Amino acid sequence: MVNEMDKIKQFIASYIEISEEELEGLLPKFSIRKYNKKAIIHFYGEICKYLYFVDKGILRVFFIDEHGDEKTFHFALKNTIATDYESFLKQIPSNYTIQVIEEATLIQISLETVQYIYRNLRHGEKLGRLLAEEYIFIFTKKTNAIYTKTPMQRYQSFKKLFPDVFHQIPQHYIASYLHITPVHLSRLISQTNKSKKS
Amino acid sequence: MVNEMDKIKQFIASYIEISEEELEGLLPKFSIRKYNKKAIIHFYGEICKYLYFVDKGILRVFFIDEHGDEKTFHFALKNTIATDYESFLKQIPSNYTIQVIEEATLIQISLETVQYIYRNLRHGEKLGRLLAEEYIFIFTKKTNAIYTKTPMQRYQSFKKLFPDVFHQIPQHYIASYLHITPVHLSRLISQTNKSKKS
DNA sequence: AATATCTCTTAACATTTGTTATCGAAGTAT
DNA sequence: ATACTTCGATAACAAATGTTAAGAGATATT
Repeated sequence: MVNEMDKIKQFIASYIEISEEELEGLLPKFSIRKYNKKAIIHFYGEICKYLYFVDKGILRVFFIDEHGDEKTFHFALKNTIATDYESFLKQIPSNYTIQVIEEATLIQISLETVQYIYRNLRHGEKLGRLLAEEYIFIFTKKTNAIYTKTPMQRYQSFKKLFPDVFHQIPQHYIASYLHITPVHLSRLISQTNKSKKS
Repeated sequence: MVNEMDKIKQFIASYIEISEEELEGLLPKFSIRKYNKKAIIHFYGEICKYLYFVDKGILRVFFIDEHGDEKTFHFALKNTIATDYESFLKQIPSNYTIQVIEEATLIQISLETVQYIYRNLRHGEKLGRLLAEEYIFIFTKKTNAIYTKTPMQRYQSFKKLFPDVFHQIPQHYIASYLHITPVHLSRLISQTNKSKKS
């Protein structure tokens, strides 16, 4: 317990100045939960109740398209946050589902707590702004990659960006993240391996 | 002049409470500029100096891929803001170029002014947070569309979303925005027209 | 242990999308 | 006005990606 709280303390302190008193008021509002592999922590159709800070493990955010296929939108790794921002902030039903891929320890942060942060921390609004901005940077890069890169290039960058993750995640999740079919991803991988040998 | 300032006043007031005194301190910091069609207001490689509020006209944000082709990343319409968020906020060189497509009146906001907003407006940080969050909503939808939709579906939604804009913008800009070639967009359009007649 | 289910690979084939080239129309500059 | 670009439509062809199906391993379930 202490351990997880230390980590989120550090996480917050890396964005804003925060006093011990402020932390004392805030930390008890966080709840820590452990989830097993494959657990679904948020269902589409429901309002996204929490902002999740990933202390340990990997989450997958996906949605279901009109053919019923799951499309992975995002992988949330250690020390990052995951949520359906719009559903969570506006309290509207979400189109996304969030699932645990690797046994995870999460810190759940409710909207009330987020609002508490905005109202009661000296730099609460700033924390919200900085986190939102960082999210923008990540997603701009991601969108940009889809525009600029071929599937092969996207596959290569994914491998570089998430070297260890690559072997922990079912391959077809990665395929949908890269916006290609599992069959085609398999083809790209075998192409890569062939050219390595020659 | 007064007119444009009124509009940005309303724009800000739609996000946060702001007093007359605060506005009096802030508005003089904004500068208004008119640009002709095709004017380039920010070059890639340079630091993005301003956050632009579009009072009138249309902007196009694009980048140049490895083959030298321009890829349109975003169209900024009336009453929205445009910038390379990361370049502007971190003061690092930008990969994007911003061009005027339809004769535009812009309010230029420097980073100093943004920082002035954060430091001196009672709800300055909140304004920054809300704008960043809105940006996230827009871009999440956009990214989502690229994942879920076929080029034909994306073309159809684009037409619905920007009905008037559609005929004002050169078609090949739209093609790169939709992530297809101009030739293919032309094909999709003619397919649509054929099926309408039958 | 046996069975069922899921995952990845591979192949053959279908479809979509990209590429190149040509033409005419419209816009821009001289 | 005249020439020069740019733009969009179209066609023929090429390449990339999707689809379907079959089989082999792995994993989970009974």
